[in-house]
Amino acid sequence: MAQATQTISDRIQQKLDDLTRAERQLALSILENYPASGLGPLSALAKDANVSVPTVARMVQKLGYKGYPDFQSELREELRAKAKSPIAKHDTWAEAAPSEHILNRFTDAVIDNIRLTLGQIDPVGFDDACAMVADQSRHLFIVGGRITHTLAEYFYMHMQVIRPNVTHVQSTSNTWPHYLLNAEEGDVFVIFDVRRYENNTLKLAEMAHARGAKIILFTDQWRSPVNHLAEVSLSCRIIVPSAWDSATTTMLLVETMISSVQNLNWDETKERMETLEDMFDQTKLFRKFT
Amino acid sequence: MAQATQTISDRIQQKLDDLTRAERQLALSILENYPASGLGPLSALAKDANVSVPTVARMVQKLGYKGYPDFQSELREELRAKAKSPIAKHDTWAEAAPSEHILNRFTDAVIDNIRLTLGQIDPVGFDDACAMVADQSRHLFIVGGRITHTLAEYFYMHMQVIRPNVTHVQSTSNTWPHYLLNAEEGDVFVIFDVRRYENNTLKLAEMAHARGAKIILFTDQWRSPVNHLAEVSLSCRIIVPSAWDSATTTMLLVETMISSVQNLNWDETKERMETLEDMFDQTKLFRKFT
DNA sequence: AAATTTGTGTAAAATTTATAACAACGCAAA
DNA sequence: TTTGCGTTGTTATAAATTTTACACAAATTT
Repeated sequence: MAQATQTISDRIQQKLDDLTRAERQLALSILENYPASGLGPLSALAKDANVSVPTVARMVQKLGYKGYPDFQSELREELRAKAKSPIAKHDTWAEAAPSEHILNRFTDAVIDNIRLTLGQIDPVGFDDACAMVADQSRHLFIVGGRITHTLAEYFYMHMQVIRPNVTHVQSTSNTWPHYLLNAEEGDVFVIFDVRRYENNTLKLAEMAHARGAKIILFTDQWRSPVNHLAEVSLSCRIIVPSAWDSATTTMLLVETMISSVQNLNWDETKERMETLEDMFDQTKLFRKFT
Repeated sequence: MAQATQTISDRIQQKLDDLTRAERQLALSILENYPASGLGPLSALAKDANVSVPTVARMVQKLGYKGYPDFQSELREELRAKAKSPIAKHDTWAEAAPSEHILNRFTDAVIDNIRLTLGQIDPVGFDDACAMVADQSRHLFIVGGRITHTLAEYFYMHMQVIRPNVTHVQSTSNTWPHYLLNAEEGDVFVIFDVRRYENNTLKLAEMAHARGAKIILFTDQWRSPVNHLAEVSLSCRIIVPSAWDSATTTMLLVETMISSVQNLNWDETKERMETLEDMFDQTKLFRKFT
């Protein structure tokens, strides 16, 4: 077989399915910061992965090495080869693919989007938005459009667990005016609107604004017209080498907001989350953290 | 703390003049294939440089390390830092916020997730998956679970435009067995399953597999049990500083696949998209984009 | 040229590290 | 519920590695 072309990382990946739970946990820990962690003492590796010392010894033997020192020796050999190879540039994300592969080009673009988006974000505005969303005395409406309704729903799904009084509204639906009847002054609308901006969404925003509700807007770099009505606008760069726009950066901000809001009313949410943890335990696929 | 910006390699070169003959001989040997040789046992290093064992021990102490293990540990730490690509080295993404702000912490974690996910991906498998999804002679089923159904829907929405014969199935729904009646050998199932893995999804996958369908799986780093039935498995790291898991990396891969599939049958899609544009223009749902 | 300092290697001690044997635990099937 | 198998962790043993102590050689100084 082509031993030379296969890295130890590949080998671990390949055998991942044959490993037991603890061994897989260890394997993933090794891959986490490869190859540094594998070059340390066995005991440190075991501690890092939260497994026992013999588990490490057993796994490396399962992978086909005579023992841990043998494993380390091969790891060093690989490092030597990598350092010597003329193309030691790791400026690609998917190292196994050429830099012009769509995986690398797309990821490059997304990272760029993230950097530019985060670079111009106003943390104070963001925190304000989170505080508003976390405020349980305000009813929370979440509004998505034709494309963005998946993001809206993702956000809604989490908010539903974190706090009460949340409503998901699809601006494309013709039932949304009904929801507005319930909106009161001080309520919060989280609105998603990216190009091409939807008339329905704008109308909805105008009416919500007229009723004295606060608007938090997730939009793109060109900014939806809703922008003018919004308390806080979060504009994300969405350009990728594709016929479509990217929602990844927006997703990042959404998830960050979820995390932040979760922390803000942790006391209330704690109980609900613990129930969720119990459900994890029931699957027995994961290890309990002590 | 004052993190030393200089590498150990720099440190050795800097002190090169203060070293004795044997020590210099050793130092140069270390630099010869750095850092691999320094990560092996002390005795091997000594033999390599043709110096005695204590010379090594003495030199590392002269360099300011407590002992050889300490030296190695720093070497590994350096390797860890180096592994993170230059782009990922940002300590603050939102420059206006402190590094411990959730915006920066969360983004850091997501970038790490992306880096590790892409680093382990098999481009050939990915391309195969794209080709299967693009193949219009196969019916395409898209399956999402309780949490992942938003991702599934996002994917579905785009596929619907790109090609015919696409069906969105929610594994949590009790109507999915009906869909399977239409599944034929060679059809393609794109399945989303992240922890905690859903029994419904697994059963669906088993039945689809039994009918001779190909399965493409989006899962997490621990891999859903569906993994064993899948033609191609794409496992994404989902760990973030939050009570929830992150779907951002998965979103990235989904969008990359959309882009790739789009390219593969651009000729057919072009027409469909133009038709869609016309329809939207007529409904005046969107604002004119100037 | 003798003495002293400095550098280097050999050998033994001490510590760390890896492996092997064993016991407990959890899970699955009967 | 019980039985049995596979997995995991604890303890003990063996091996290796690193450190220390010491002696010799070389270079420098007096």
